[in-house]
Amino acid sequence: MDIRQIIKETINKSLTKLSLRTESVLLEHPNDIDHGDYSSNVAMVLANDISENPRQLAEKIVSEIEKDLPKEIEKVEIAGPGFINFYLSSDFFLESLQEIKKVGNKYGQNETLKGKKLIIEHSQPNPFKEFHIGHLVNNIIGESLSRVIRQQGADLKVVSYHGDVGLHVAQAIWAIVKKELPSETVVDLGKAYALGAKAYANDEQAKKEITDINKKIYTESDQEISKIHKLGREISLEHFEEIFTRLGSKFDHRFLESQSALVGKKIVLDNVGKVFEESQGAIIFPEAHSGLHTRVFLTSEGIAPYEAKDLGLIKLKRDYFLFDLSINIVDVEQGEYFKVVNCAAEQVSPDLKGKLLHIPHGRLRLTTGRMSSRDGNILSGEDVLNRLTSLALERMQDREIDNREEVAEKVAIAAIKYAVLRQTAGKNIVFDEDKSLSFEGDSGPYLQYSLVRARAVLAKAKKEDLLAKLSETPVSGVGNLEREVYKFPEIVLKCLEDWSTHHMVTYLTELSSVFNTFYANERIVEKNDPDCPYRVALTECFEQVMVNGLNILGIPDLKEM
RNA sequence: GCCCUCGUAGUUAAAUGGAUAUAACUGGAGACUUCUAAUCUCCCAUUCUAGGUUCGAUUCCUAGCGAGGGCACCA
Repeated sequence: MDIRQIIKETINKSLTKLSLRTESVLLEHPNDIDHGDYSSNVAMVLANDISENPRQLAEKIVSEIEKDLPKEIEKVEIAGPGFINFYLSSDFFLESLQEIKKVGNKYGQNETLKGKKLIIEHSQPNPFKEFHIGHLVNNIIGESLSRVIRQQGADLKVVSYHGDVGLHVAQAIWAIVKKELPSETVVDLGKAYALGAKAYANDEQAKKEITDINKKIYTESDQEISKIHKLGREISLEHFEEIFTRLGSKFDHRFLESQSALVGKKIVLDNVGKVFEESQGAIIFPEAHSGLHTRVFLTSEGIAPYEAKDLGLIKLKRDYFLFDLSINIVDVEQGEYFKVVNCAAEQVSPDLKGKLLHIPHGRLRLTTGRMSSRDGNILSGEDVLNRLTSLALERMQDREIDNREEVAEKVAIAAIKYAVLRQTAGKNIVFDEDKSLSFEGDSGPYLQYSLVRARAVLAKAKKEDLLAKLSETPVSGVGNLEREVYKFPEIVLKCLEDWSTHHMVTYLTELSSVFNTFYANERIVEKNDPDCPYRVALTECFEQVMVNGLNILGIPDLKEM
């Protein structure tokens, strides 16, 4: 049984004997490991209710607990203002290590979401535009969250969404047609878009022509334009696929705006007078219907803007997979926008209530200033990856490594993923290129390096024929590493509760640090030491937890370094 | 103007209302004939301001200050 459950029941049993009870027993890991493995504040909470001294009440509770101590608990102590601290027994630690060895890759999995259908959308780069660093952030967060959701037994579909129609496409095509620019590669398309966007902003004539092209794209009424459109889309999507592969992302399905636009337009038209209203030639979702702000769902030109497309997308998703929950990873700048769209969607289909979840991610800001696709100061996702990779290569110069290119790439991906995932999802990320390139301290490469170290030890043990064994607690006693590894399944749950995997980053960093101290203080592989087989087994458990944890973060595993 | 986020060492981050606020980077002092030091050990340093709720507040409430974002045919 789960250790948290055991402790909670132990507390509840002693409360019952004292004719006390509380709705929920709170358990936490004390910050200071000297304060035990778990700590409860029940005495302090209840003391207040029955106006008794918290420490005295704690003593009563503890004396009841001590009459029937489960084998998993070594001792119970009272500390500070009335905390009850639980120290786990060596029996428990031994069993928890055996459990890790037994369950292996499945350690940390649970059934919290069993039988639930979830769909998650992330990574929304638009054809004809660059895959920029914001898409990178979105992908990293979405991918990691997908993996956590899978760990909880959900039936999950992962999908992407791409703006293959819209003004930006018209701007690019305008430049290709009018300025006779090439359109063979993603770089060509990016240049065409930049030129078209500039012309749209500064040149009235060009603006008219672009608006005209935009209509032709939607109606597919011009063969030449449709041809450029389809070809450009193909080039872009293939290119995105390469980046996703590089990042370790796979999708079950891809949605396009050209599909959602038609569906969305119909939904809007079908609901005029009910959900939507006509106003100045456009169709709007008025402020009064949401309490938020008015938004245009169909332009006076009859074109479906983002609002209608997103409405259509929700229907497409539901037709594709009848979800219990639809999760959308979006830029924090669109947070307010999506509140309005969700509200409209729920008014169109009331059964969607509570089934649409938008998780905003922070904006990645360069220390040099704001990033935009319209001015020159863009940093593409590939630029970042390539620069990180070449720096990793530099750092590896003095080492003897096979396939160094491949390792450098994995180290680079670990560095950026760690930087993005380390903070609470939703907070802006300050991206200092130099620091992210430094690989110092808390970082993805630090995690990878710790794992590589553990494997080097295990390889040596194997070579010397020293087999792992977990039959009894070592004479030297239980250390901090045992007190850390068993927490992994709790962390997985916590990530789901908060829809954020930064807890895993914090945990793996702490775990690695504890392992590195263990590594520095103890000689793990030592022939004549009776504890050696145990330490080898413990190292194997560390390896297993790191592998499972890095997998959740989507940080690549280095088999050798 | 209205609405939404956010404000933690010099810097970047962590902390279901709990104990002496946790790490990393920077700065200072140490540790490699060893399972390769991308490591480890020690030191210095932090909750925007003013009230309130609470046994207890970085966390909740109110006001202020500061940063970012959103608010009709762009995405």
